[in-house]
Amino acid sequence: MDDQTRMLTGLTGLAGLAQADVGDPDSVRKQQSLGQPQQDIGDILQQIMAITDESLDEAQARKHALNCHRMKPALFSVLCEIKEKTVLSIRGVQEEDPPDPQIMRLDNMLLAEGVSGPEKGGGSAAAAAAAAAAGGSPTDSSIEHSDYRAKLAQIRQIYHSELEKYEQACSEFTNHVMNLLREQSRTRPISPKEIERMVAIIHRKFSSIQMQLKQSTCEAVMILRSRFLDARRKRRNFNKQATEVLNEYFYSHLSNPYPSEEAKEELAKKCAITVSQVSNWFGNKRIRYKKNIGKFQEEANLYAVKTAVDAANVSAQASQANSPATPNSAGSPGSYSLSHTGDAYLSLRSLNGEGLNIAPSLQPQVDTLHRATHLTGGYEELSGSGLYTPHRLDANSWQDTTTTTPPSVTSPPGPPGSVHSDTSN
DNA sequence: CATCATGATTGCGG
DNA sequence: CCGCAATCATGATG
Repeated sequence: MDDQTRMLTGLTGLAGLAQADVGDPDSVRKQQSLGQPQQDIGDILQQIMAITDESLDEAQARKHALNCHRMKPALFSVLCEIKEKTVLSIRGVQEEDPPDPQIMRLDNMLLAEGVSGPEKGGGSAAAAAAAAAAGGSPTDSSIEHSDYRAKLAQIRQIYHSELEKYEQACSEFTNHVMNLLREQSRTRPISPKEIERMVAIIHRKFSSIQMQLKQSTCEAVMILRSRFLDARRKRRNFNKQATEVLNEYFYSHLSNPYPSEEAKEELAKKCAITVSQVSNWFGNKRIRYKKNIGKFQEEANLYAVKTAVDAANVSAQASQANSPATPNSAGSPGSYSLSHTGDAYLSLRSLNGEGLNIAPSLQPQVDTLHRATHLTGGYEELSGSGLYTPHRLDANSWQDTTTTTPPSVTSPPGPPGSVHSDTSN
């Protein structure tokens, strides 16, 4: 460090030579032996102090005289040698900096986050990379992504502009220092190694600044991520139509509410949500339905009626056969289903892929149709006789793991035991 | 503001 | 990897 400051202060003027020489007792001795009068250190110091009082011209003249001395080159080389030795010894102490693991970590993260990666090429690419890094699985919540992407782009822009600024400043400063040192090397001994070392020091300084920049960028990205990509924080209820579709599927496949991958994709497309969201929904629905069937009875009836009516209509239309269009002339449920028949029909059709692969979904439909015929006939009968007990209808063993569904205690108000004649039937 | 509804996450077992 | 069960965190509601 001392070396450094000396160099830098030396830059200020012509005193550099004298200063450097004084700093090195060896050189003093040599200079003395060069034929200068026998002077002690005090005298030399006196001279040096006097230099400050000299005019510029005088100083220049002295400098020139020194430069022209015939021994000057030899002297310089000796001094350089000596300095090199000391520089090397100092250098040995603070050796090369290892590839800082911290900065490696930051770099990797920024790269993974799409901040430092390929430039603005395509925001989508970077965002995709970020999403992939975030979820590990291709979970894409496309709705909030635009917001996230915008913020990320903002961060990236700031990061890059700052980085560029630093880099520019760094090279500028390096150039400046190198020029000065080169300039000085004419008047005082500076070995190339010394310059190299100075440059290294400068770069270290700047890279530590860069690390701060990277650090804070990483923090910003983390905050952004936690705020935007943590779906739990940004939970939105699905829209009415989506839950409608999902419920329809669920209750019309109540005997086996496990949609296949294709079915999930279909539902996802229909509901404008992701496949994993569909999976989540069915997972939640199954567990919650099983936990408290009573609570879902009304809903079940509702959708059973709807799908049943739809199924009836479909079958009536598909094979323009017979059966005087299932009478939805019932009470309140009937009227409800009537009002919804239209879109429910549509959704059912597209759900089945325009009725192409009816085969797998035929059975459940028959089930619901079967039930619904009873339903539409006499709705209130259900509560009494327990005709409509969706579970255990056929081989639907999906809900009898260990549950022993908490009996009528939790069921809604009404005739305590009789409302839904639980699992018993 | 308390409470319920609901989508998402986590830990576990197969 | 999938489903289940428990749990979390937020939205909606009164």
